Amino acid sequence: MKKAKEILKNLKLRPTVQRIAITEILIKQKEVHVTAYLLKKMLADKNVFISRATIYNNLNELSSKGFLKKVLVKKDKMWFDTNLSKHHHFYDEEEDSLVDIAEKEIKFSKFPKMPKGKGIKSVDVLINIRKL
Amino acid sequence: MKKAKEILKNLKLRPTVQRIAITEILIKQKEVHVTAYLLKKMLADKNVFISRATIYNNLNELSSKGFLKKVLVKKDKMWFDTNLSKHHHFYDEEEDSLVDIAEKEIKFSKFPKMPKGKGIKSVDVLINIRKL
DNA sequence: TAAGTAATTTAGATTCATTCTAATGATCTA
DNA sequence: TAGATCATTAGAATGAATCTAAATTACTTA
Repeated sequence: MKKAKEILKNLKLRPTVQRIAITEILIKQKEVHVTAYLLKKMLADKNVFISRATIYNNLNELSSKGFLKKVLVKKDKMWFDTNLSKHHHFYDEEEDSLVDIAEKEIKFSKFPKMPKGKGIKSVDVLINIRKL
Repeated sequence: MKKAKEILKNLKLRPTVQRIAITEILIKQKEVHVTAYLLKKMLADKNVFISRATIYNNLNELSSKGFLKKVLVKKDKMWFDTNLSKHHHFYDEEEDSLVDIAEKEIKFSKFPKMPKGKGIKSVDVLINIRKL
């Protein structure tokens, strides 16, 4: 497992105290799905207090540098996902929780023609689930 | 084509002036994608001025009664779609425009196992597109 | 190691879509 | 037509996300 500092160096981001703390939380587990609020809370639980703006700045920066992926499942808030490989999601609205689906778990046998002059940027499959 | 009043009657919604105006705009074309803001503007262009709250109330009401479908493609605003059949979407961020994809245009040859105790509520495929 | 400069963090203000409030007005039922 | 219920409204409130501008920190180079 890469160390936070090393990751930041590779991303050409200065390893500030705040960035290291954020990155450490994100690499602790294999798959992490956080919202800005959740991340702030996780940090606060470890007695690390980082301002809202910094949380957002860094989540956005880490996303644009390709270390996180933005996942939109509900209008209310943006999720950030540490799983960088192409993949899809289950979203459980009752539990407000997100679960990854590996890309190879979904295959298309039929796929629509693109509108004229347009190409694919990305394909997101969202499977909304609920208690049986 | 059904008349607005008739539709509202079927949905058990009182045919107020505002609801009729909104419904009429929505049934004029086969496929309509609107945001609250867009709808308000379309009405204003016809010299029909309806308050923001009423626009939202009705879009939400028509959605919960199954006459519209909410489509979330970007965090900034909710879209409402008059295409009620199950279907998917192309979203062109550069043009901020939405295009329907008939359900039969997409078929899965592999589909993931549900998490334990969960069932499918809906499946949304969003194909983000861009200029070639 | 010090100094300058460029990036980062921050609290608080701001924005924007959406919802809420509670007062007024319209529609319905008997 | 009366009373009850439902709808509409302006404006306030909410909440996620961004912006601002001042203070701090990290980097570079001498």
